[in-house]
Amino acid sequence: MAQRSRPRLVDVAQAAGVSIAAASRALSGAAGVSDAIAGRVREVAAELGYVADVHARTLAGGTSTSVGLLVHEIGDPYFTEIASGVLRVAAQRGLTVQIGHTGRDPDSELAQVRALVANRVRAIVISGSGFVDARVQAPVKRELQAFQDAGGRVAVIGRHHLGADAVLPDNLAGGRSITEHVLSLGHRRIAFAAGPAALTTVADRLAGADQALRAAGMRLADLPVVEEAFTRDGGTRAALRILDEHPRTTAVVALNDDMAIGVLAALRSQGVVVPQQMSVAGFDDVAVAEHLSPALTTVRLPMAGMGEQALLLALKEPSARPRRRSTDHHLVVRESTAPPRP
Amino acid sequence: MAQRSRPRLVDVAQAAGVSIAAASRALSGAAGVSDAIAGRVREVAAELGYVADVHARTLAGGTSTSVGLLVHEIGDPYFTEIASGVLRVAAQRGLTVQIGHTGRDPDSELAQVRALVANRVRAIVISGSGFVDARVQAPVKRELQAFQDAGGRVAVIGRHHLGADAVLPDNLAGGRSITEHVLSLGHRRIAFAAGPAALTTVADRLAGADQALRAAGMRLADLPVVEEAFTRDGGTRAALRILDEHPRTTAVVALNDDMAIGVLAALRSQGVVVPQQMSVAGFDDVAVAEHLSPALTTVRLPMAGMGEQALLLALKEPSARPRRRSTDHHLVVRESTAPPRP
DNA sequence: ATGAAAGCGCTAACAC
DNA sequence: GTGTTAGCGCTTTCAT
Repeated sequence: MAQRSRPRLVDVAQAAGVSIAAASRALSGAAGVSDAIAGRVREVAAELGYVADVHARTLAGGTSTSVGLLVHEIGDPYFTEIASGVLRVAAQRGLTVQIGHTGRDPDSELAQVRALVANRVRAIVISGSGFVDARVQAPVKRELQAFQDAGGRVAVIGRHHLGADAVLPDNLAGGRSITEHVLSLGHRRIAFAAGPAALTTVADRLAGADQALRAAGMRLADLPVVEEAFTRDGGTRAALRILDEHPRTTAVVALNDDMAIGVLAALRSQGVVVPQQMSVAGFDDVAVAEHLSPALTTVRLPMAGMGEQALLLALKEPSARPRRRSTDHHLVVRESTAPPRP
Repeated sequence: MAQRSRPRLVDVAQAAGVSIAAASRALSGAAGVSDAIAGRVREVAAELGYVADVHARTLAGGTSTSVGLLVHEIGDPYFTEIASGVLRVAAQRGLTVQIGHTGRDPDSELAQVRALVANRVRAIVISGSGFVDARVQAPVKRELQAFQDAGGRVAVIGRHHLGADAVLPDNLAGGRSITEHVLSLGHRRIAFAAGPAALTTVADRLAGADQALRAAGMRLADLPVVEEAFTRDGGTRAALRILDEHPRTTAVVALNDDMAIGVLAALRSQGVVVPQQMSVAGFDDVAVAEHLSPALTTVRLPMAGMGEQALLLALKEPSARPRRRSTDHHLVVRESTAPPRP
């Protein structure tokens, strides 16, 4: 096992019979080298299998070629699609992406941000809901501010108040749309399967729901909002509780598709037929929503596009004031919602 | 915009009134510092918001704190779950992970490997099928060999012949199991919705199918194997072709769940009722498989576990000969398969 | 236990 | 156009 180290720039320069400066310029495509030398250097480099050390290059003052992406959990299809968008843009630009889980835990998020900062990434994209309580994310905010002061760039998806460019999913209007839809079908005994109220995403979607309800002369406060984890299992537990505590419910609005999938599973296990005995709606329109049983009525958000937008924003020159890009949303009516039985 | 750069080790050392050597030792937890000094340094560092520069650290000879993960497409649930496992282990070990898309394209794969090598990652995990034709991946193999010779570690998931530690999903036996299941239901006019035959995963799963068929006195060569992209859309196209070219088919075995989802969608659009008029089986048991309409009969592979295993292998001391870890598989019978109608 | 100093491999001034 | 050289911020001998 040779443990022979990789060729360095000196090796290439020597083999090509030029100085390391010339070699460096030739390889980074900078001006100030004759085509003849540039060509030879590149040839020799390819022959030797030379690959420049990113650490040395970055340390020496070259700009960083990597960006960071933080998601709550890559297994959640919502984040998967966002990540896909980010990776696409990064690949186009020849950027490397470092990805980290935050698990919706502020401490873990802080640790991940620190790691990215230590890696001197060019930009950080943070996706996923923040917390309603601003104090919880104060340490992260401070860290991000320092990062930006030192020339780093930050873009967030779906959270506010972080002093950075933001892509804002249409949670409020989406919450209104899906609730209007359920109301228009004739439902009045509606229950919400919600994630933790501390998440801004949950708060925003519920606020939208409240708007729709008020327009119909009702109030969210009078309806059951069952709080569980913002996951498939959380949806299952929420549905079970709704069945148990509010048996006359005719429609469940889940605050994301993942929970809706859990709701569907719970209802099936309890022999409740959707949509005949219970309507179910989701939020996000993840890729599988249309393939579920029954196909899920939901609100479509352009997740992959949000990921692309966010990285694009972060790669742009910073503006004096944080930029905001709001997305649109589309109500997608499929088979899981229907009028209540008389 | 201050552009004020981040505090460096010198700043910490100065503020604590010690040499940078002492500060370095204190922060990296190395031996040779009095507890008093170590404590003070850490305190000051925290106060200043000091975070060591990974590039400088790595360049100076510290070991790299990041690992690379290559997937075909993070949006594919198969890879999503693998990635999830990798991220979990990485987080536990305090490692950063760089992720890249290869898009099942050898050139792009080579570029991604180079990027990871340039980043001096400690280990590279490559997931996803390789190509049956060894020549196609020769350049990547060479690059990986050089990386390993220089002390880097590599682990692959689901491919062979790369001279590295490997986690091998039970594709052959799984292909046999799912085919045996369909045969045992009484199906004889079976069609396969396959990905490109050039992928080893496809080849292995088909080989398993052939074994099962031969045991039943049949041969794969006599059955339709429709080749399309190894994706949801590919599944849709495959199903349409099967309906068109082999209308008497009673069961479709898709070679991964993503294709099976596409098959299900195509059949629904054509008014073919599953499983009454057509049985459908998948492979992988991705998270949503059980929530599909109808719930999918498939072969479960421990994807997240495979991701964990792979990174764990890559983080271990290298062995003289490449290690191999084979996974198990479980036939999961749900609602999408049933006996053919008489 | 502590500090001084020599690099790690590269880029970017700066000379020529 | 080409080469020389001074760092980038850190870890690690090697003295003390």
